[in-house]
Amino acid sequence: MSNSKLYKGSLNTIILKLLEESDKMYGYEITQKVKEITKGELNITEGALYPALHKLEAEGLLDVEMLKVDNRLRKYYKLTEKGTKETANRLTELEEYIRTMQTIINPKWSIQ
Amino acid sequence: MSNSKLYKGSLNTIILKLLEESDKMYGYEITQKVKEITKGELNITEGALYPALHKLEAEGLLDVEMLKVDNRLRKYYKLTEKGTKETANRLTELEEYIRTMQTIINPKWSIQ
DNA sequence: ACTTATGCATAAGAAAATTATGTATATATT
DNA sequence: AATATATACATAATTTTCTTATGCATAAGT
Repeated sequence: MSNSKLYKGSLNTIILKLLEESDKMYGYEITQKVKEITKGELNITEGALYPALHKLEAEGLLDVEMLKVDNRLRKYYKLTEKGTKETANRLTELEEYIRTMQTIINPKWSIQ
Repeated sequence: MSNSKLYKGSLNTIILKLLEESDKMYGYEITQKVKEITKGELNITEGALYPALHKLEAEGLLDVEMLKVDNRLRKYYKLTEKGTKETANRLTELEEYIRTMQTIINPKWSIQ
């Protein structure tokens, strides 16, 4: 996750949201997906991604499944039931954050 | 700045934006203003605010003026010329960040 | 043969916050 | 009069979350 100091704290929410849509994904796939949908604006670094995935797994929000594809091991992650509920919470928080920041950026619009 | 892990990285931009509007403000005033306009949702902690102000001053983005009001010292900050230019950049970055996050949150809207 | 892409992982360091603590004056409450 | 709350600034210790660097391994392109 480079190119900006503003993304701090949102990586976990991004991961959860992508898994909510795609059912199951592996790490490298997540980096490519984010690069694609943000048209290269957001590049998640491995040093940020893998520890984040391990932490979400440790918290019981993700399940892991190893699959060998083309003689290479992929570590697929998917949301647990707890993870699905938590994803909804995190997305609500992110939406609130965005609304709050827009209030600050655009104070004229925020007055009623 | 508590209540959320998402605000990380945006404190400096918030400070700069408020100073752009209010000409000059002191630390405590900033915490109260943010609390007011976000209806209590965002509380900037002193441990985050004061080091941030000192850093912005060290970078030449803020000027300081001490004023005694009601027998209490206030440290007023205002944007330098450099600070005014940088504020515009930071706001643009924040808007881009918000757009990027909305693309991820709302993928349906992002397809063309 | 060499580079780039795919795939996972961790360690060192930096940045930016939280939490806790300290100092001091003013005002409100009991 | 004593106590709590609000105002006002500051810093130290710790935690969280990232960047940068490094390591390993296989596959595919040049």
